[in-house]
Amino acid sequence: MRDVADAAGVGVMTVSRVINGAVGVRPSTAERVREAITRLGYQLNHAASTLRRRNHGSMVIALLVDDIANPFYAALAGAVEEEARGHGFTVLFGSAKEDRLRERELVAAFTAHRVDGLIAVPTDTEMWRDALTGVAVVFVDRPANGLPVDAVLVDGRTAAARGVRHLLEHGHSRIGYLGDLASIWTARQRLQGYRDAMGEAFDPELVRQGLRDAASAEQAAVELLGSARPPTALFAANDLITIGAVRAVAACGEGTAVVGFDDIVLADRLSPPLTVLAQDPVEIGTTAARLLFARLDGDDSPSREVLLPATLVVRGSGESRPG
Amino acid sequence: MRDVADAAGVGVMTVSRVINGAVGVRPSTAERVREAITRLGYQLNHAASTLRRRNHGSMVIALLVDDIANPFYAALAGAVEEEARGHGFTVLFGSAKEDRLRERELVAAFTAHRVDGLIAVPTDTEMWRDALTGVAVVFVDRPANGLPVDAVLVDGRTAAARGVRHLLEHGHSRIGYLGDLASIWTARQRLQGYRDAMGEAFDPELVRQGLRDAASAEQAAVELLGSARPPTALFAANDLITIGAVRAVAACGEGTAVVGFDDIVLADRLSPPLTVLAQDPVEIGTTAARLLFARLDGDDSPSREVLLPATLVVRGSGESRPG
DNA sequence: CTGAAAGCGCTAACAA
DNA sequence: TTGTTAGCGCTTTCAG
Repeated sequence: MRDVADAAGVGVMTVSRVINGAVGVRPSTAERVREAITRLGYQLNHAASTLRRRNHGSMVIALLVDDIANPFYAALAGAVEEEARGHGFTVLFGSAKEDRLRERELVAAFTAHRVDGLIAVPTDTEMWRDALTGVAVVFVDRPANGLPVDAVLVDGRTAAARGVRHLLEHGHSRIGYLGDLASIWTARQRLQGYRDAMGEAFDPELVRQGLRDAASAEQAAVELLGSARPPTALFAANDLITIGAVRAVAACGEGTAVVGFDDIVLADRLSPPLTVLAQDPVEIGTTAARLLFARLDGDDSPSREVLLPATLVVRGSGESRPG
Repeated sequence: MRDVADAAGVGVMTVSRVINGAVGVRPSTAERVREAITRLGYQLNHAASTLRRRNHGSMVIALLVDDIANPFYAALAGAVEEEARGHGFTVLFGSAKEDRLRERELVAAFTAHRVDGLIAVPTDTEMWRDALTGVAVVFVDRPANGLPVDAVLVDGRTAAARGVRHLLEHGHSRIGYLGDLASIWTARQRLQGYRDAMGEAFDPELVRQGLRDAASAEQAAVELLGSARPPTALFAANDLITIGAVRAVAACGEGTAVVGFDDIVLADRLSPPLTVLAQDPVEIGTTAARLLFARLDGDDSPSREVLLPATLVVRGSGESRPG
């Protein structure tokens, strides 16, 4: 910056002003400075400007998801990036992979980098109590749990109940449930929805939890379908589990009805086409980012909770009758 | 930091040493400092330490892809993150969306943040000539084009030719080609592979390019299938295009063979199961990150180009005969 | 083993 | 409209 100032025959302050959208700099001077900048290939040092700035704002937000490789979170990340871009922010990301230590490390790294905001799928809500100083936080997919934090949630309980009822209405009474770890809030919500809908017919024998990927879901489904009194329908509580369930049904449960949570690419081209409860990751991400930037723009109203729906998309796999 | 030092009754320098993996600090002193750190909830300011450090290393790398929402890039991002984590680095990301201006802005933002390294799917190779100072760069999916930069590529030409030959071997001679923008290197490579395999039988009437999403690909495929002399097989040059092709074939091209570039989730459960040329995004990402960190660790050998294969996965849609 | 002083590149506050 | 001075929070250097 010193070099640029010398080259343009001005003081560093003038250069700084030009870089930061010059107000009160004579156009001719500004032009000279800009010329020197390009000629010398000068690049602002963001770390230094952040350091001295009043609010220490880094113009960076962080996105903490369970796993960026999951298409659901990837779509969410795309939406967040788009919103951030509109505000001139850059985005850091990290995948906690449902590992509390890893989550802690990522949050520590993000705060060390002095991100202005944080959009997170929290695992360890307790930990967050300490992380809430000086940074705006919006939770996604898990509730604030008493913390003064905005949250964007999907009504998985209602949606799951809706999906299970859909199966009941098509004559099924033995409906298997395939779910993720019970430690995950969304997983508990969806299981609760399943119980709501099953009512008296609820049978713990038909419930399999702790399924973290398609392979383990497939195995659990195969076991369920191979049992003495197999279910005539399966409810799969997320996208990965749905993939496993579809494979299992194809392998050894011909005719078994399936309803999955989360939409899947080409779900309409499977046979039978897959009936799902579709969440909208783009809407979730956009909403979360908007809440975050509202906070960064000074909104200090009490923390809000936005509840988004998941919609039943009827395609075929959930409408076959038992037998 | 001052506060921590006072609280522990030591100088700031000692605190700094403790934070940076204390060498030469008495254990008892270190313990006292650590206690003060947790008690005061102190968090290192990364911007400040970066500023004063010898190499100005920020311990951040950036990942610039076409679109993070695309599962292919999402998987790649996951692999890059994993590798970065092993080295204690955090990852910034951005999607250029095949927009040169946007790419330029993102690179400017990344360099302003003084990232130590950059993994990028470059659009505007020229622009990169200027961006190469002080930051290690690895290209993915597009060649270095004379620039002194490592690149991780997939041999799309050979793979595409292999896929098209597969169709030829199953009796097809009129094979439609559905591709992305001709401005994209991988798209040109794949088209070239198609031409290689078609040889004399190449017919420009059967080629559709510039397809940027599943919808436009579907439309192009429908047109092709509805023409006077429709193709009996389609070669779809990426995942999004394959999705469109599958839809079009289902809608109005029953029996048309399909080979797609890129694997798709549950491709094996489509009817017919989808034959594809599968790239491995995780391997691509891991390889790129390893190259980058090798550079950051001081490797200054001449720039390398790693060529990865795409493998033909035979499942059914590419083996139906014309009829 | 520990601390004091200097200064990284920039912007806030003021002075000219 | 422009320049000068101070100092952001940390690490380097060097002295104890």
